[in-house]
This record gives sequence, structure tokens and C-alpha cells, in this order.
Amino acid sequence: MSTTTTGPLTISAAAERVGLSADTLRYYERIGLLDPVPRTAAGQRLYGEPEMARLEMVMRLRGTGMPLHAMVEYTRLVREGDTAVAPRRAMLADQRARLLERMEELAATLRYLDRKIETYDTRLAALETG
Amino acid sequence: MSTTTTGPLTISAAAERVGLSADTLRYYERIGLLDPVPRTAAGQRLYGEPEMARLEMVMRLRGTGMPLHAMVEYTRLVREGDTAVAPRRAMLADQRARLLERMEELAATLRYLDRKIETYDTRLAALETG
DNA sequence: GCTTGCGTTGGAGTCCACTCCAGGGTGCAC
DNA sequence: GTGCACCCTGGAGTGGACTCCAACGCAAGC
Repeated sequence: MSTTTTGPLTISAAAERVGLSADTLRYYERIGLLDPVPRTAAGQRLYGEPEMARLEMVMRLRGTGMPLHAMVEYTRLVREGDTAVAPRRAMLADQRARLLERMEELAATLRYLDRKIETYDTRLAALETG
Repeated sequence: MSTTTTGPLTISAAAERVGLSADTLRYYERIGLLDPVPRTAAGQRLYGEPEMARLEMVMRLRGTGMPLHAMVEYTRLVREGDTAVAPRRAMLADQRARLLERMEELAATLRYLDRKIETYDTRLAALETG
């Protein structure tokens, strides 16, 4: 029993699965963010497990605000294989550090928003009674 | 004793304080994200307490990924005064909800990155001993 | 009184990340 | 065999958020 027993997906199915458009998937491949995707005899793309896993990673890193060109660089390092494992680890560690900073910043903003909303509540209450 | 005893700032000083460029500050004013900033007799902008407070808010909301046009709308509501307190509160509450979602997503990504980095460490160890 | 360093404007240019064609192919359903 | 729904390509277009520029103004220092 494998985790997901679905076979390879067409581009539109893959796109829907990850929440992107088919155009964006082709675009990602074009700029080298994704390795060339396997094709049918007729030349249509088929997204299998490895492609979907790479896509998940791209979506995750994208969510952290990592620019596409940095992810393209990462993809290039993946193609280099074992010789580039250390720099890849370094890139991820860097991004992890940035992510932590960002999370702290967002936590601060959450507190800021809560204070702000509270003052609005006070104002609204004053307007009602006034 | 006030919190910050610095007088009004020139555009470049204000820009440096918030980590933006002077051009960006002018741009924000142009698109209506900031109300017209007070000027000297010679027409140069002076950023006082209220302007800097607005800027802090803008930076915070920007950090949550709120698009500028939404913040412009918020600014418009601020200009409307008390009649628009409720919708403003609603906008902030909305953004707060989105922020929470986003924070959870980032927490998940942090876990993802940690797993990924760990597998790289394992691989690196294997490469060394191999 | 002129250089230097700040500021002003309106408008054009840039970068990023898509997004949308036009023109064409493939394969299944009827 | 003809719709129809999908897919393909290269290239152009879009929207957001800046960023840069030319041409100019003002004020302080030498």
C-alpha cells in the first residue's frame, strides 16, 4: 500500500492538486524551476510522484517568500547530484533562518493587530453609548 | 518625557527609519496610501509622529502580504472618520484571520524544512563515511 | 555668488511572477 | 469524420510594487 495510489497526472490535474494554473506549471518548467517533466508518446506532460514532490517543495519555499530564481539555483544544484549536497543543505538552512525571523515578525504583527482591533472595539462602544 | 523626542523627519530620515526608500515614500503618498504629508515653507515633506505611526502600520500590514490597494482603501476609510470605524475594524479582523492561517502554514513549512535538512545531514554523513 | 547636498515634480522604466493568446496537435464519443 | 476537450509551443501582455530620471528649487558654507 503506497501513500497515494493515483497514477501520473495530466498538467491540469497536477495544477489543481497544488493550486496553480497549468500555465504556471509550464512556466516553472521553462525557467528551469522544474526538471523537464516526463511526456506521453503524444508529447503531453505526465506528473508522477517525484514531480509532485518537487512541486510541493516549490510551493512550500514559495510560501516563505523565496524568490523563484533562488529556487531555480537550488534545482540546478539538485541536478549536480551528490557533489552539491552541502550547498543545498546550506540554502535550506538559510531559508529556515529567514523563515524563523519572519515568523517572529508576524507574531509581533499579530499582537499589533490585536491591540489595534481592541482600540476600535473601545471606540465602537463609545460611539454606541455616546 | 515622550517616547521619541525627535522632531519631524525629512523624507530620507523617515525612509531610513522605516527601511524604505524616499522614492517609495513619495510613491505611497501618490497612490493615496499616505495622506498628504505636512511640508516646510519650501515645500519639503516633514514626517511627524502621526505620519510615522501610519507608516509603521503600513509596514506591518505589508509584512502580512496585504496588497497596497487594500491598504489604500483602509486609508480612505480613515479619512471618512467615525462613520467608517466598523468597516475598518472588519478589515483588520479579516487580515488578522489571514495572518493566523499564514502563520500556521509557515509553521508547517518549518517542520518540512527541518525534515528536509535532517535527510541532507544523513546523506552528508553517509558521503563522508562512504 | 557658486558649489554641494538635500529636496521637489511628472513620467518613464524595471523586475517579478505570472497569464493569455494564436495556431496547431491528439484522441475519444457519437 | 467531425465535434469536443484536452494538450502543445513561442511569444506577447499584465499587474503590482517599486525605482530611476531629468529638470528644477532652496539653503548653508566657503
